[in-house]
Amino acid sequence: MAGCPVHVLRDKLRQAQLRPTRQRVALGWLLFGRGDRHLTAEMLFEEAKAARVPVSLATVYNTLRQFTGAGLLREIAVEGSRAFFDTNATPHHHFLVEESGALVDIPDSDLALAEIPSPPPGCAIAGVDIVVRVRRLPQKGG
Amino acid sequence: MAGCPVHVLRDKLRQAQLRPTRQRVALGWLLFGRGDRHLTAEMLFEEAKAARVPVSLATVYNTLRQFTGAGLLREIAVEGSRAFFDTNATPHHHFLVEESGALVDIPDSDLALAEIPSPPPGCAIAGVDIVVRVRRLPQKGG
DNA sequence: TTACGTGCAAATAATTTGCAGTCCC
DNA sequence: GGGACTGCAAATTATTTGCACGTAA
Repeated sequence: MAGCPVHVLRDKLRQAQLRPTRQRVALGWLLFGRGDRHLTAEMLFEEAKAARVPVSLATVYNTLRQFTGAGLLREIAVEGSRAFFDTNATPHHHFLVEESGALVDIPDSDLALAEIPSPPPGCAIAGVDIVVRVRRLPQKGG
Repeated sequence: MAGCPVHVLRDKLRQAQLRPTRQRVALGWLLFGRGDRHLTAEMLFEEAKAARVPVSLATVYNTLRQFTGAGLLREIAVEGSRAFFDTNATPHHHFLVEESGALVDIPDSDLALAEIPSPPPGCAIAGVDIVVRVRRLPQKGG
């Protein structure tokens, strides 16, 4: 956790034009203090409760949306109704483990498009999202 | 519509182990009678109403899920909470027009991965979903 | 001080489910 | 005729919003 002291977090929020309130700092610490993560609102809320951070689910939702708007997080669309947020906001792609619904980053070097498609007329490409669905192989030997 | 007469639809449903009921045939006709389409449950429900097909929204949802389970449709995850269904169930990818939320097929020849990433340990690749987000260019000359 | 942020619970939106009646085989 | 299918409305799940109070600047 030494890599993300509170004052760095506060600066980060400041630069994003977000007041570094107790709740935002606490949620930011949970989000950014442990490397790249993929979380739903519910998951973050549970972590906050486990960490004895007093915060409401509504504030978790609001905070995630504010962080996303500020470019601190990236929202990822996957099958299912829940929204995932990625603490790595830079462009990259994901594995989706079908059984568990877990997301795993794909190292950028492992993936590239051979050919960029021509966009429909009157449109420009804004970004590319790739999800590689993977399935657990049956374990041998139990 | 000549390309999808009702008896072909009935056979299709039969092969999928689904009874060709009035509602399923009618919804299948709307879905498959007009080429490749990308629809939400709500959109299909509206089309059914416009076509004077007596069907409830719940049945539209159930039918879409049954068709998807049978491999007749493919569910597509995009940003936002609504589920899209693609009448082209074969593997292919999509443009997502950000302003309208519309989906457009990408010709398969226009897109290829230069390198398939190694799956996480204990996993096998089940499929790849690519969404190319595009933005409307400002129109000139009004 | 003062506007922004937060908590709570009710409101929404999308989707699913239970049950009684209908229809295909 | 029997079991699968449908319709309706209520239930669920995920998320947003309104309002009164708290708090950072």
